[in-house]
Amino acid sequence: MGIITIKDIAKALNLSTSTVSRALRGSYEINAETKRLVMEYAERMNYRPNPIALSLKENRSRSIGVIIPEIANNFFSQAINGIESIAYNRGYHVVISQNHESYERELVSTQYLAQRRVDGLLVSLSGESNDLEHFKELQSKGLPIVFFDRVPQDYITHKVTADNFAGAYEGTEHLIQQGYRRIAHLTSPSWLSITYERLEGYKKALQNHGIPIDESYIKYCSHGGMIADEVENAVLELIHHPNRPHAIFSAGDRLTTSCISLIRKEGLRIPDDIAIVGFTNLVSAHLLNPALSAVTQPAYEMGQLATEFLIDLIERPKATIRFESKRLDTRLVIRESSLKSSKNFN
Amino acid sequence: MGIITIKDIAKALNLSTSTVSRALRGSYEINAETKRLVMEYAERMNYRPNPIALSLKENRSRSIGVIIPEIANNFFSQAINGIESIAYNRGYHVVISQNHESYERELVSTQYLAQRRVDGLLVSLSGESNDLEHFKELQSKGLPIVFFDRVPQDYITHKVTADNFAGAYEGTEHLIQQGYRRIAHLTSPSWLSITYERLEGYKKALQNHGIPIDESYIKYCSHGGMIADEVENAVLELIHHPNRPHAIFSAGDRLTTSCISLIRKEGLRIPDDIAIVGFTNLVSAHLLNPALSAVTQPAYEMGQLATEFLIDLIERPKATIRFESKRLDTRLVIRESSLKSSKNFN
DNA sequence: GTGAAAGCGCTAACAG
DNA sequence: CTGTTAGCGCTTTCAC
Repeated sequence: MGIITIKDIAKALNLSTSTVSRALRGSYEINAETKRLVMEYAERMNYRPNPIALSLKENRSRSIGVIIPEIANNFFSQAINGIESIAYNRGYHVVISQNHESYERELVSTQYLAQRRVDGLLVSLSGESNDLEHFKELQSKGLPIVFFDRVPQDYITHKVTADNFAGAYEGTEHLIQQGYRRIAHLTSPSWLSITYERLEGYKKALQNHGIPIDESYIKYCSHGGMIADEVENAVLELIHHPNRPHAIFSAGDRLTTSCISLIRKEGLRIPDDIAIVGFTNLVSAHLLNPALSAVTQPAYEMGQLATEFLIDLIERPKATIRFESKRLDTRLVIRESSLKSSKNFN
Repeated sequence: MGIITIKDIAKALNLSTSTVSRALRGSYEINAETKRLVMEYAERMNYRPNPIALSLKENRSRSIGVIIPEIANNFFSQAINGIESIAYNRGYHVVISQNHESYERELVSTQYLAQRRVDGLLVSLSGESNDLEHFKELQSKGLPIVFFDRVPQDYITHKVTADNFAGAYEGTEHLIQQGYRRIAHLTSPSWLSITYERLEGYKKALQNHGIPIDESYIKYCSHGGMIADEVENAVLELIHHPNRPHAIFSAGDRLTTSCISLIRKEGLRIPDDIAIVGFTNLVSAHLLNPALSAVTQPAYEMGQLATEFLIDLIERPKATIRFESKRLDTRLVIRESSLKSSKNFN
């Protein structure tokens, strides 16, 4: 016996499909005995409602779509676990889609999920996304969207981010306090929110400590580290800078690992020649050589919060909502890669 | 104007839905002019067929389900990219589900995906799965399933794995050639295929080099590293073993990182006190302290191959198939963590 | 060459 | 309390 439907139950019990349907959902208007009969039979035959039929009928799917740049990134995989923890508790399934930092793929994923009638979207923008029309249009048609991590500037909805400014400030200030003054910043595409906020934190820390800002110390990687050459060029430019920086504050898992890798390939030592603090959630940070100082984001909690926002939006669509932009605190973990070296270079 | 349906097109063009349907799929029996009209209008209105309606009608979804232990694992995230690369090219979407090494969650995910009418399943077993009835039942109902990485023993279908035996043999032999003789093995739950195959490779290498096998050097972590205590106990038992091993051959990303972490916490040096080779795809292996020697699997290719098998199964279901078990070669990358130390301990 | 009708599995408005 | 009917979007006989 294959997959069983309401019809099969109805036939077997000599009832109409509607009676069975009502019985299964425990409708008050069904005779207790009939109910029992239906329930028992359904149980015995291991009946499961067809979610596709339900989706078609109700125009929703009890699932939420997640569109992120890359799964193979500690921040995002942690965030996904946070997302799932809330979603499953509240009866939603999670469908994950990667954009691989491409606008095109973000667009395709978005359309696909929308057609699949996900009840809401959780988005962290690709490195290429400046046009947000596809999201705006869906939202205007009633699809709730919550952004997290990489959020758009002028877009009215809930947003969940880490406190990128404060995190970058703290990371940079730590380097300053260690005695470094020539501090570079290796970062993601300039138009991303995380880039801007971290940059501001970095600049502010320098300013507050009377260190002039040198634009040639700031390197953007417009593909967020997806293209090896790009990072390589950026890092090499820093290394061969006439006034080589003594420390680099780098953003993102991939940027940070590539950066470390290149510095070592060039035969320089960390932190003696160049110190590093990464804005990253790398799980293996403490195992790196040297152990990596890192500003980490509460990825799991960010995923959870974003999901709570989203499901609230889904479940009370009519409520007058005051959209929120939540910032969660980052945490600076100091390890060897940023400790003051004995060398005196200032 | 919201989401547009065939009905809307029919109304606008004064045609019947069936004509529109046929026109859209280019049926030969439709007047060229009508076709053009329909196509143009559909294009202009940005019509997209409702995949849910199609799924209901055709009892399939043009998507494949992937059930893996953990996304936050370099091997699996690389495999997913391989899977997606093939799937998208052949017109399938990919739905990812994690089992978090739990049989229960594997079961739930499987049911869910089956109900969602995925056209096939790509599975790497959870660390708890010894009962495979849920897969067998679905397969007997016609749902193609392909296993990869962690595959069941006696189960007739395509399977894709790395050559775990050869990889483990090579890794262990490398340690032996470096002069290590007391070599321990830290591994996953004993009933998993990967565990067995790697264990055999490890043993065979020892045997071939005349080293007796000491069962107390073999530690299974039945939760595959998901439970910190378990790994900790295993590693501590090795470290405090009356004849402390001089090298550990460890399996899996998480096991390996935990192992390194604990050895260092105990104040031992790698490789001087204990050398390490990991059977792992850790992307940051070369950045660890010390750089980690690793047996790596061709994760991307494994994902691709498994997907090709699966889609072939989906698309020619009637064909008499000779099920294959493909083994792909691993690669040993030697780095500092396994280099012969100057100390002489044998 | 085109339309009417049925059906995929389910729910709900409407009748009894 | 239960059955009939219609409809979600689409494809596909079966008629004309």
